[in-house]
Amino acid sequence: MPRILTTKHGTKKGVITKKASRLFKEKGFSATSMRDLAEAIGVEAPSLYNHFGSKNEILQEICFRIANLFNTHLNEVEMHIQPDLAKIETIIRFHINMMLNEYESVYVSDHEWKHLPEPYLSNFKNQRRGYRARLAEIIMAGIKNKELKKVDPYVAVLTILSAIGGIEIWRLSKKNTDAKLLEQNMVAILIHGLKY
Amino acid sequence: MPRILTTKHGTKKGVITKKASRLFKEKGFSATSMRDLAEAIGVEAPSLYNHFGSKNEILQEICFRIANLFNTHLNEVEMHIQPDLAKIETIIRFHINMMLNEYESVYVSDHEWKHLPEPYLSNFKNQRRGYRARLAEIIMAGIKNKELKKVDPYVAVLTILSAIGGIEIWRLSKKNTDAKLLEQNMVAILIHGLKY
DNA sequence: CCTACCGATCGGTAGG
DNA sequence: CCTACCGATCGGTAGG
Repeated sequence: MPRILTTKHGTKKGVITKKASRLFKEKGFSATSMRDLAEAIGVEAPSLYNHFGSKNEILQEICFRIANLFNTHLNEVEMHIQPDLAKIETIIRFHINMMLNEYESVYVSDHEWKHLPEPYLSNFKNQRRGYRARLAEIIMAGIKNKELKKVDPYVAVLTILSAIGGIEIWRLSKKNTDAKLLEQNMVAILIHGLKY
Repeated sequence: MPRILTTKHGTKKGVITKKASRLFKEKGFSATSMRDLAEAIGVEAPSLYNHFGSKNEILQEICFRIANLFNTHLNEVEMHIQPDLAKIETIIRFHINMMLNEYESVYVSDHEWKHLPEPYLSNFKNQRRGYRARLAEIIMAGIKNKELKKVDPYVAVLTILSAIGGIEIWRLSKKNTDAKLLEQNMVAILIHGLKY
């Protein structure tokens, strides 16, 4: 049974990547040592090498797992026939929910990918560029339809992705801003900002 | 005798912080060694300690200089009597232009501040929280005036700041998206997204 | 899973 | 500004 996209947190690899996501997000990839990670899990550092060949390999698993989730979702959106504005809204809501449900991994994928070694770095950047180009295509189509106002599609993609990428999950409890309210408000601002 | 040392462009400290901003942005603070920085400047690593007491001190200079520029600008905006929507637009344009003109330093201030040592870390976080609270105040006032649509002010601040913070300056030349177009389009999306 | 350990590199200091 | 150098810590390996 193929399980490529999901990491089961029950497996040892899953435990490691989950702890690594938290540490990489909090301290950054470079400032997190394998000893830090081992201590957080409760083993000695060399034991980690029974599950991953290197520190970089852990980062790869995190970044490409998240990239695959986004790509898979976009495939589904493109398959389903619907107005372009509805596609954009679906994508925006998916991104927001990824931030809410997989915060640490998405954060690492967004901020620490530059530490990937070649050839994974180029692969990741290509996937990222491709993903954004596909979003820009949808926005261009929406502009032609007059569903969206005339803006540079690249600027629109950048605005959407970075606005959502800046969500700081830890503030939710502090400010009593609950998840649904955040989603509703951010969708409102972005969709109203874009629509004709 | 090195002629670069005292040019009109700035002091040696200025040369160091500028090179450090580029390296910290490209490789991250932790992955940049004092030897990397020294080599980029053309000196040996120990020479840097004639100008800064530690690697962290260089990060402090970058982060607090940027924080001061934003705080100073916000003071001016608050002083000047004008509609709340106009205040927000002025602030948005200032943030965009900071990204365009001081990209590397702003990027470092946005992404690498977590590596500041105490007590500077707490100081920085307090300034940041205070700055955002003041933006939220303006937005709340604008909502009361019916200049802005009713959204959670904190979500609005987050959306504005992270959208702008995600600007990737290097794409401008690649995509032939010039600076004025980017500014105009991003302001359009955000202001239309917010206004009543 | 562990202990023992390696070479490389780090931030920083001494001294001139 | 430099050379010489230090103790700490790093990612990773050997071997059981």
